[in-house]
Amino acid sequence: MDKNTEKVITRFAPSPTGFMHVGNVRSALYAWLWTKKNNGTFILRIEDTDKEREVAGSVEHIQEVLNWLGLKWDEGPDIGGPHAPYFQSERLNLYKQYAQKLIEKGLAYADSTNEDELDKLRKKAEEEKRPFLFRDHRPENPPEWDGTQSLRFKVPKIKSYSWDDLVFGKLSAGPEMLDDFILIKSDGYPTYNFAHIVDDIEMEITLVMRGMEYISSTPKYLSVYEALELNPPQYAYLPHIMADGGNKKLGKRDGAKDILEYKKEGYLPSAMINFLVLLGWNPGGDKEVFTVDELISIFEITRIQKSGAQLNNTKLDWLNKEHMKLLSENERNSKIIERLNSNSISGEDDFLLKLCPVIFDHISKWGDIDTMALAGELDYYFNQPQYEKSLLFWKGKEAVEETKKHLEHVFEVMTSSLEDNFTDVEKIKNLIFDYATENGRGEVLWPLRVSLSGKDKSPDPFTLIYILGKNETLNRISGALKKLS
RNA sequence: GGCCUUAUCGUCUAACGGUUAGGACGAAGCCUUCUCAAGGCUUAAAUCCGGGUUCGAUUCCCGGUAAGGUCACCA
Repeated sequence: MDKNTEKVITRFAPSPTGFMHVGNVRSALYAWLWTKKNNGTFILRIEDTDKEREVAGSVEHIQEVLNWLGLKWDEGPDIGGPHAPYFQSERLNLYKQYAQKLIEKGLAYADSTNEDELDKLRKKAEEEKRPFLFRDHRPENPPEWDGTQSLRFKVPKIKSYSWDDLVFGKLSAGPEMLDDFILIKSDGYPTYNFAHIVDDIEMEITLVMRGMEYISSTPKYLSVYEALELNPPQYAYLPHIMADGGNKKLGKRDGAKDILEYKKEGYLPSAMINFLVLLGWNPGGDKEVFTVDELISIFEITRIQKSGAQLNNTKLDWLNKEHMKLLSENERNSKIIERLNSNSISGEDDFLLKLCPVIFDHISKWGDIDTMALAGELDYYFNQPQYEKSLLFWKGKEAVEETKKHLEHVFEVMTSSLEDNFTDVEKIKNLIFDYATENGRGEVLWPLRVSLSGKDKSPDPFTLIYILGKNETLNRISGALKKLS
């Protein structure tokens, strides 16, 4: 079939190691975007051929990550599909069939070299400063493969390979990367090198997107396709993502965060996607904030970057705030209230709703509410603030009588001219602002604000009065006056 | 060490041979302002080095340098 008109089928093929970092997810995202754009099929396949590294619960973990971000798969372990099963451990017969084909062609042989012998050979090669290649040690009369030994590929032709990559263009690797690698391990499971080829063929994958660390081993794969007399899929290799402030490929050891950590910290999935897609790709132009739908329509593989990108958490925070601004007021409020509740902060609905916009202004992700709560920065909304008398004085000047006079004035005005259930911030401002301007805004507004919040930093007094309500405001002003007398 | 890949402000990046090298995050400053946050404006900040090719290279070629990857019965 013509490569340009055939249906796009891509896959995300993680191994169940219990960890999904930014790099993994970005690969999935790029493949998903491309597939969606082309109305193709996105397959989730679990590469569980290494039972030693397998971590219980990681399949659920992988699915949770994908679901959180909205990267829906069209075929996969939970929903099945025409290419089932989607666990490699359930496809062992398939690998055996393909292995059999290679054996019949004389391109695979049994190998029972044990680990110690291999180590010895490797060490010797290292001493002689040359790469270790098993093909230099091919046994002359290998036994028939009975499934208890490992099965090795017999490289038919030692040569250089070059191929076209959708991101890097022409790529090549030398013959020293070609070796008699293991197809099937002695435990009966295939290696990644073999299993992914069989699966990509059987699942009719048209495009493989994966990290660029696979460049070096691509000649191995190409030689297997050749041996099988089949065409490889298209490749799009992706540059690495480096840790914030570092320049090493992101890995668990470098403190790479699991994606679910971002979920816990309260980042928006749309922001996460926006952030990840921009890490190594851009549409040209100045726009940087995109919805997922926009990304699906403008995503182009040709604009993927060749060089690696460093993670930048500050930019993620900014982007997240931009996406938060895209939310409706109702969505924001319910998210904030939900987060307050999870911090054991609750109150009357009306009260919390008045508080929400103020909190919104001060956070760039929902998790910032945890930080604020933990630091006690929200306490004064719910309880009488505790503070030193000296904090009431504007710029530290101990003007007791003046300060008292101003607070008494505000108290007076509010008592006489503000109805109990006012709903308008402007109204409060009108009552106080002119007086403050005449008598020095700092001299009036500062002590007023401190009497309400007990803090040197807080939202403006008008907003505080609005949130606290008339009674509580008067209450707190009296408290301040008591300190001053 | 062999092989492979990459290289524009601190960071993410734009500029498919001709631009005062553009934008964003961050930083600094100013405005607004009682403080914080938000907002507005402004500034500083980059083509790794050396050779070619060309009337002209960020851009093409070669060589250095630096960084990264890879050389498993891991993926």
